[in-house]
Amino acid sequence: MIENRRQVRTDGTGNADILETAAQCFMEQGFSATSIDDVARRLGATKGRIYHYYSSKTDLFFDVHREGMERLFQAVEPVMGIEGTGVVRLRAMLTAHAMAMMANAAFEAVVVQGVHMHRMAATTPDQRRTLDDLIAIRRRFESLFKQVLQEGVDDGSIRNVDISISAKAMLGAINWLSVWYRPAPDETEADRQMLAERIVTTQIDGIRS
Amino acid sequence: MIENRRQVRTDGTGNADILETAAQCFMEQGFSATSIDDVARRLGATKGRIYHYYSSKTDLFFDVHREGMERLFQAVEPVMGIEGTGVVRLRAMLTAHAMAMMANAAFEAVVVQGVHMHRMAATTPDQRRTLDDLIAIRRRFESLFKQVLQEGVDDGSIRNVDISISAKAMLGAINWLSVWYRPAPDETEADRQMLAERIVTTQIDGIRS
DNA sequence: GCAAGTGCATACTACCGAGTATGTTGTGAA
DNA sequence: TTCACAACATACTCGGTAGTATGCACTTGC
Repeated sequence: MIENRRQVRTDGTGNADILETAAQCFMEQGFSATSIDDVARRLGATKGRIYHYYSSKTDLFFDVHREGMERLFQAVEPVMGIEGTGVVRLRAMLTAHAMAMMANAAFEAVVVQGVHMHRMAATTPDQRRTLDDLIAIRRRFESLFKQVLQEGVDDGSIRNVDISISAKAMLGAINWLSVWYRPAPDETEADRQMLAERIVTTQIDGIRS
Repeated sequence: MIENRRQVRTDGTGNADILETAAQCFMEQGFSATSIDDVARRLGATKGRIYHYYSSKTDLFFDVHREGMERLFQAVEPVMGIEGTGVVRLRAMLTAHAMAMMANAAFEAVVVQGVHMHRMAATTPDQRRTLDDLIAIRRRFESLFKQVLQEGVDDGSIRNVDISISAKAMLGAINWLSVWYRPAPDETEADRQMLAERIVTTQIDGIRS
């Protein structure tokens, strides 16, 4: 039964709406301040609909978290393989990451919250496993940047910095977008691109040889 | 009556313990997941003690927030007036900020949460006013950095960057410490200094002329 | 056309947590 | 010594919320 609910995750009927709405609520009010009824009301539905797909509020949150991570990977991984030195590829990855943070503000805000929850007391063993999975995914994401950073150091395009600290600082500067970034009413893709490139340029110039 | 409770804020009897413990709880579990009973239990006391000093959970949170901001100001403002070019002073300020983030991890984690709450629905008009105050204080803190950034651009020690975006990115890289930094068991002041300087150096090198 | 399941809504329960009302004990001033 | 008040503890209330049990229309394979 629970396994069925898990599998429903990626089919695109009412589920995508639930995920999107839940992401909005979690972004605005946080996990524990958001009630299932809040999400349902915003959907124009009732709890029944949500509990039909998700067996608990925590599971719903985790699924939003997972979707947020998937979107980050889909944004960053493709540009990871482009031609160029380490610094060129890293710049492209960071820019893609920043763009994804803005394009999926709600989901990525949940991802940021999820990082905070790493120490959370996940009630059921099943949830604990899911949480550990998410932590591992997050680590893998960070290691993408560390890897290219290292390659940049090796090919001489990046200074000999502390990989781990530099990665955390750069990703921090970008992730911090989820704290202060709010889409302007008449904002275009080009505006976001400009913003992303300015942030990334500062970070890149801090480590380039 | 309420005014009395406000005034008690800075006397140092049991109040400081409440503030410290509350900061710990808010850091670990977040605002809404933390119950007053949680804080009381951790104090080895009961709700009565807390409600004797604070009229609501929100007020307690705001007071922790304010204390966190005060500590940041006390760390950064003194070094703002040192001798040197803009880039030299900015480096000192950022380093002091990073050190304060680590030294007061619990309080600063609450400050970060407070930023998220800017859109919160503060119930009473009194709380709304307090929240607006905190927002203003936060703006003033950010403007300290913007000011020195501008002076650095003017005296030629800093490149001609977008002041607002650069400030947010640099502060973001440092504030992100509250997400991933956890004090190591045998950590010394020197260790933290080393970490702070590495993060700050990357940021400074990104904007220096 | 019917049985079995899907996709919800409705109607509950049980509990937790914020805030309150009311003790109780110490303590300093007069 | 006593009175007033501070500094809590104890014992409640009551609204909100996660989760459940059940009902009900609608579809789909057979």
